[in-house]
Amino acid sequence: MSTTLVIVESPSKAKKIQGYLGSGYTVRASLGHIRDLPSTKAEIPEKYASEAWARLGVNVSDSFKPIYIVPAGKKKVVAELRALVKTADRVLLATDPDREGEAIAWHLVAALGLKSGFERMTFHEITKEAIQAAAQHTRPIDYALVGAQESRRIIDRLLGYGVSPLLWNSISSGLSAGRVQSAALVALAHREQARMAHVSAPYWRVTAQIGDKKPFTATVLGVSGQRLATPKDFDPATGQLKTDALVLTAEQAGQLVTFLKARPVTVLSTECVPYSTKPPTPFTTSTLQQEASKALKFNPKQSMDVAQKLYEGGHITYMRTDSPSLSDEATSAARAVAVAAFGLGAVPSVPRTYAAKAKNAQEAHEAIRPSGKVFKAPETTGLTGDERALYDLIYRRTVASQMLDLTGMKTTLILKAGAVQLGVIGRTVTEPGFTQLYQDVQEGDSEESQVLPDVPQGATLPVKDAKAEEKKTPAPGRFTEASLVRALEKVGVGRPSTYASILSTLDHRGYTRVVKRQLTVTWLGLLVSAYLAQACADLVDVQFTAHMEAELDQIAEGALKREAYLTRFWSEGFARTIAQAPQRAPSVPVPRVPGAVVTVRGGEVILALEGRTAPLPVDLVPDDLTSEVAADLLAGKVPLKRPATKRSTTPRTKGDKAGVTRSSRKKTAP
DNA sequence: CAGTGAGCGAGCTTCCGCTTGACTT
Repeated sequence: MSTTLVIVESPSKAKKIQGYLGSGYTVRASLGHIRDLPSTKAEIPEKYASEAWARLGVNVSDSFKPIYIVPAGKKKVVAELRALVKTADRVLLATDPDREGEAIAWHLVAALGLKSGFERMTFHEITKEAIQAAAQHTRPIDYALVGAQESRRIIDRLLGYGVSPLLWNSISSGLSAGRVQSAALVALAHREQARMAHVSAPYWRVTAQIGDKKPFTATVLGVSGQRLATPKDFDPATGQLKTDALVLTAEQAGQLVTFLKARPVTVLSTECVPYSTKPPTPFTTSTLQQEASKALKFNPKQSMDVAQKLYEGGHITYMRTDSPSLSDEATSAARAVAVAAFGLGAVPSVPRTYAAKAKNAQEAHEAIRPSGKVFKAPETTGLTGDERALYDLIYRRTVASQMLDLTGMKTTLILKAGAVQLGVIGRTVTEPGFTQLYQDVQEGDSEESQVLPDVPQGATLPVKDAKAEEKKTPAPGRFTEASLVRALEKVGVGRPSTYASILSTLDHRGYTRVVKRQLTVTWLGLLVSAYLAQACADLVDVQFTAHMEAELDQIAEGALKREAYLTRFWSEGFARTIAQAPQRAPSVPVPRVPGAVVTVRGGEVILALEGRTAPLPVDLVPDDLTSEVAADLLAGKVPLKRPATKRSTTPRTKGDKAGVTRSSRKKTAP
């Protein structure tokens, strides 16, 4: 009897597909990539060890030929697959339908020594029909797409292994740089610098309670035709007013309050316009991480760990995806849940469809959603704790994505009291739509959702109360782990499978710390960022990845040759940049301490001011380095006792060894 | 004479992306 070996990436998927294909097929998983460039010196095959380029794993002097090895952890699975190939008549390479999956298929061919009798099988949905059809409609491997993946791999290797040593020589041993992590680090550094450079400006906000029966709050917009200043009117770098808006003094604000309390207001104009809000899209990895962060206070790593459990338990579809699209079966299932819960009118007559917005989205998988043709209600799953909470979020989000828009009326009232103009925006809901099931978690905005009375133009309303609050323009907020993921996704940096690990790399290198769920960059992070900005400006350009992706697309289409691209990128580009890079310690100014800089000496981060130096505690947040703290440090005193910042729980990665070098660096002189 | 410790030098670190379990804490 003839057998066909089908190789997919994920074991859970293998199990399911085995059930759909039945006897005659053996379905196994590769567990992701099975070959890679040598990662450490010990992995370099002996025959290349003496080559000048061996450390890179890529022959940069001969058409960028890579050295591929089977890493120790993958030897077992390769051996098992080899054994199965011997007894199979045919091999279907059913790895994911994206660039990486195509490459894995080709690596399988090479590692398993396949000469013929292999085909590429692809599918976007795991249903019996889709799988059986896919097994019938195979195709050859797309070698151009494999070339694009290989180019991506080589670029990341050359950049990472090319630039990291500059950091060892200039700052400290064991540090790292790369296309993705350095883009993330620079984004964090820019935000931290903006925070430190921010000069907040005081301004007054004056509000009045208006109306008898259903009082509402209106805000003073202007006086005698001159607009009152709001945060947007100030230059964040100087705190100076940059427009002709009016900034009240405390006295004027008080006078305004007295003035308002003494007379009624007239309705100058009313505007009532309908508005609507669409439901959120079904979850991708990135949006799941963001919402789980807001609603459940999970960090991205926790979200992925819990989602993995749900996936393995058959409760949800695959959790590493960049596509918000739902299969037909999922769309029907979601609509059925909505109709059962809220009636026939709960869903639009035409089902909603979703497509990825990101340019480099590969859409190899569906959105993250409850599995199956019929969604199990959360209370019938038997799940508890975090798994139940995350499943519930996924369930509601998926069903909500198929429900009606929220619709209502948005009312804008403009009022006046003498020369004082006030304004208020209110909203009423006519059709709650999807919000019956799912509401985005967001803070504040309560005034925006006030219900306003129906008042005609020219009407007079009493003022119940008025008050003035002194406000300060806020500094830009720090990223959370999840909001950094969103920012990276927006510029196409990183992939669903790597978002959580990018954060752990930054943490393990000592570039960031998570403090009260906020992602703060350390002084070491600022130093590395400053060094890269001057030595390797192209690497930290936010557009770098987008440009790379455009070239990779051309390679995949056959319009650009792999070698031509790599030569331009490396031999005529980065190789020169790296050779010319200055190898000396960077230093960054301390905005809160004039004349002071933070720099590195002997691999240790130090503060220097007027010839005196002191080592900086690793957990000191840059924002907290004030003149007082600096004086204490330089006097040899331990500054204010801060609660030990708990290191975020991060996955153990191959690169975990950096923690050792950091703790040795942390040691202070006796 | 054997054991200890300071000091020195050599060797290694490092990327991104695809998957799980096998490890510790």
